[in-house]
Amino acid sequence: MARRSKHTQEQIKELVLDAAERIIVDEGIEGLTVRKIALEIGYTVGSIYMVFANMQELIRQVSARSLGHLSGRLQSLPDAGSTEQQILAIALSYLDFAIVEFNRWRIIFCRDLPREPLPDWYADRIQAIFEPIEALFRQLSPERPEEQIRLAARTLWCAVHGVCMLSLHGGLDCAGSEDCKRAVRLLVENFIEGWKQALSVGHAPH
Amino acid sequence: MARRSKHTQEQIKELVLDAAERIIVDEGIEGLTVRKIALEIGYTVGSIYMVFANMQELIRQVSARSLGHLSGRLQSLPDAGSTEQQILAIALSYLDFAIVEFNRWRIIFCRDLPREPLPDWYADRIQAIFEPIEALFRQLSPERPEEQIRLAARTLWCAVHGVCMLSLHGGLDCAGSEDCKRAVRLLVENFIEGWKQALSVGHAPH
DNA sequence: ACCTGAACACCGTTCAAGT
DNA sequence: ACCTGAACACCGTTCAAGT
Repeated sequence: MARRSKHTQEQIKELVLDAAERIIVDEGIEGLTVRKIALEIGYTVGSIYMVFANMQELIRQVSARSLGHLSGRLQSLPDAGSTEQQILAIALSYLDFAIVEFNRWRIIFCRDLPREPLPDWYADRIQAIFEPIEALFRQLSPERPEEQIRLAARTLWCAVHGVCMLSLHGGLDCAGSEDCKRAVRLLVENFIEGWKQALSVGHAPH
Repeated sequence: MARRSKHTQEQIKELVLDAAERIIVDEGIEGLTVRKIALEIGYTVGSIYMVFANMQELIRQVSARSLGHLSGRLQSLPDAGSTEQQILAIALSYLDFAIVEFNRWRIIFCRDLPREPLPDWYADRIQAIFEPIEALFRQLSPERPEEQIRLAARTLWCAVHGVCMLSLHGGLDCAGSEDCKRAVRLLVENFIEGWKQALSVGHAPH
């Protein structure tokens, strides 16, 4: 076990984050306590408050790591196939992350008091996930105003998130991940079809 | 303040639920504690455990009330207009509930350990909300197999839920409830348009 | 300067003791 | 039989005291 002055503040920070991440992944956010982290890294609770202002900030840092995992996975997709297929691939990849990395995925959007907004640096990182989807929507219909493209990309992404969320929480009462995939596929295909249709008919959605 | 034996068990149950509901609506689920309820109704914590097994069950009962409010609101919609308009009206009404009754809406889907399923009687009540939407989808395309209709209705509902959730949590970074409404409208219109389109082209979504 | 560990103000839950 | 309230095992957070 670690002894005093054996680590720099920065190293302790890393130890704490590693331990916290492990606990969250293995036991879920509900299983995370300061005392458990302290025990795991061989320091006492006080030391943790030397490097983190509070539990909320600590969790936010672990969330940022999860967000990194998610971003990486979404960006490493092969951009083969039609624009529609690429959007679908991102959505299915998002669902896969939510299933395989369930406890990591769950903490990404969590906050303490839901009314108080996420910190800017963190909100920006979430927004960054939208960008590839926005780009694909732009590719899908370059003549549409930027504002509509933005709204469409974000709306679809929120919708996919909702299907993942309620699916995993049993709201869809689906019999496994296959049903969830079918739901995501149906959502993306219908939404894009409708989006293209509204375009060809020549009226913008009001 | 209440004195001993002044109330039946059933009356105490009602007092507890009323107080808990008030606290949740005013302060959010985070502000709810047994001690606060006890203080409010003039009994001690022990009395609350006479009528409820634990906090989780108590919250579930308040959630059931919220679910009742939501169901009532969704069912009291005038069934005027086209099938498409009726589906949209339900979605917008759902969003309105999420905004106006934010703290009530939030607790409906909450659970302690997210892996353990909701009790059957409660899950059934949630499922019941799907039914009107399923009926409208059936009306929209009576020739489609029941299984597809079920999936479509549930998928769209989860998607609407996702837009509401991330909107209210700032994920859409929208500038108010008007943007949320636009997102829900866009989602529902595009999804239905795509759904009808896939039908007319004559291929079922895979 | 770094780190400890006891203390503080909270939780939910239980249960012997009173009426 | 109903209800109390002290006790228990936890939380996150702080900070005087040690090295």
